[in-house]
Amino acid sequence: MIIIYSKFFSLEPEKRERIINAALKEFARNGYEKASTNEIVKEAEISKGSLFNYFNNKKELYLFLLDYVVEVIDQIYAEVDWNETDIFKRMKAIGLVKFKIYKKFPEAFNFLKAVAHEDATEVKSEIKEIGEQIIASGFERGYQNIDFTKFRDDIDIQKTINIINWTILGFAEQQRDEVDSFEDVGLEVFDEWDDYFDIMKRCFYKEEGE
Amino acid sequence: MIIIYSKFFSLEPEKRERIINAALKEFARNGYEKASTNEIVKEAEISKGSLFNYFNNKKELYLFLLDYVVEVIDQIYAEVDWNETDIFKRMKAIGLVKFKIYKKFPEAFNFLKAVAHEDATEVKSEIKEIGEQIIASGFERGYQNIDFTKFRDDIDIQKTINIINWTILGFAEQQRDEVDSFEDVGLEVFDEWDDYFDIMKRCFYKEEGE
DNA sequence: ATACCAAATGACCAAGTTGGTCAAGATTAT
DNA sequence: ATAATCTTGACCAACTTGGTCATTTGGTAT
Repeated sequence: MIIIYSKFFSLEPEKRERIINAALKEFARNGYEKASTNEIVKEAEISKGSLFNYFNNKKELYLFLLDYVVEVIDQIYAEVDWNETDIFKRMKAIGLVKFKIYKKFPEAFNFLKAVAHEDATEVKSEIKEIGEQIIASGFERGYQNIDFTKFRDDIDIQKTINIINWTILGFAEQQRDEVDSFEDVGLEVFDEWDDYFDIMKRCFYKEEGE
Repeated sequence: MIIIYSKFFSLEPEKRERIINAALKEFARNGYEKASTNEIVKEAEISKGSLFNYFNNKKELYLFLLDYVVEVIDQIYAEVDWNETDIFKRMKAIGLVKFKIYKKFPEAFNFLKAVAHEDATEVKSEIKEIGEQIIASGFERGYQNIDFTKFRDDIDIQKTINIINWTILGFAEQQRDEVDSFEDVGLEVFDEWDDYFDIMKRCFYKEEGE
């Protein structure tokens, strides 16, 4: 990929990321067809000519972004300790990783969500090979090694996991606004996560857990 | 309102709702500015001339929809029994009401969500007077008369309520796809709700509740 | 200073879409 | 048959679209 887009990758990283984020944002918000290259260059603060110098056309830019985002996410996800057996510790690790990605590419996940719903004929066939599994691999990515025996016996585990997921999702969305408001937000954001995990651990685990 | 839009309200109800739903959909998906009146008339299967006969211009149509949707939702919400003190029974009642609205105007809530994020200068000032409270009044609409003493003493009630809300929200979204797939779906959809409510009741309430 | 070159620019293009109009045709009521 | 009302879609000027390319820019080597 780097070889193909050598012109683009020899840019200063700051400029490169400005372009990536501008394009991700526009495609995420408007879908492939309605996304405007004019808007992208305006947001990225580069000229129209430059964009079409780095990428031959809109389609190429779009498919590059898809490849790139999947690669970046894969790469950072590899850092998670998949041997941790406690679901809440695992979830917190995943949350941290997602936060890292979000800080660098705020629209990456929205872009992927939009890709999953995309139906522009010009890119639909190319998208398919990526597969919905990878796209949806936010939280669903394997519960391998999770110790489910910690859960109470009188509740459905799959449904309980759904509750946990929806809670994380909902809380993350609520926090996003706050994160966006402040310039440089550190990991203190995660303190409140523990409150929610504590509640759920206390309620969903057998008494005297771990 | 009915007086102002008399031309529109003297249409056959079926046609009227077709237009409303087409417009809600287009505005919900694209926001005020990018929404296309051409798309609306195509989806509603009426002519361009008719639309601009019922409404003088795009802005008038948009503001009408906002008024109308708020009114419809208010009206149906009035049916809820606000004396019920059990939070899960209350939530189920609200869920039923929302389901009713959804069946008639599938894009109504998405439209309101889009309105809340709208920032087109042409309509922004007119929106403000509606106020975000009304817009966000999905589940947040008052926990009056709810008996919070049923909850365990060792968990934060506000956060627990958030968990309940996010669960309902997440489950509703998951179900929406299924609902859309079948032509006429009855209330059997709500059976699975009880499973989730049972889990949460068992976990969040004091033991031996009611 | 000069010559050179890659990178960046934005005016420009044809093609298409926009919100909105209105004369002409279709329907209904009298 | 006449009048009154609805509905239609071709049409409009204004604007946006993805993409091009002659020109300018800024840096480097001489």
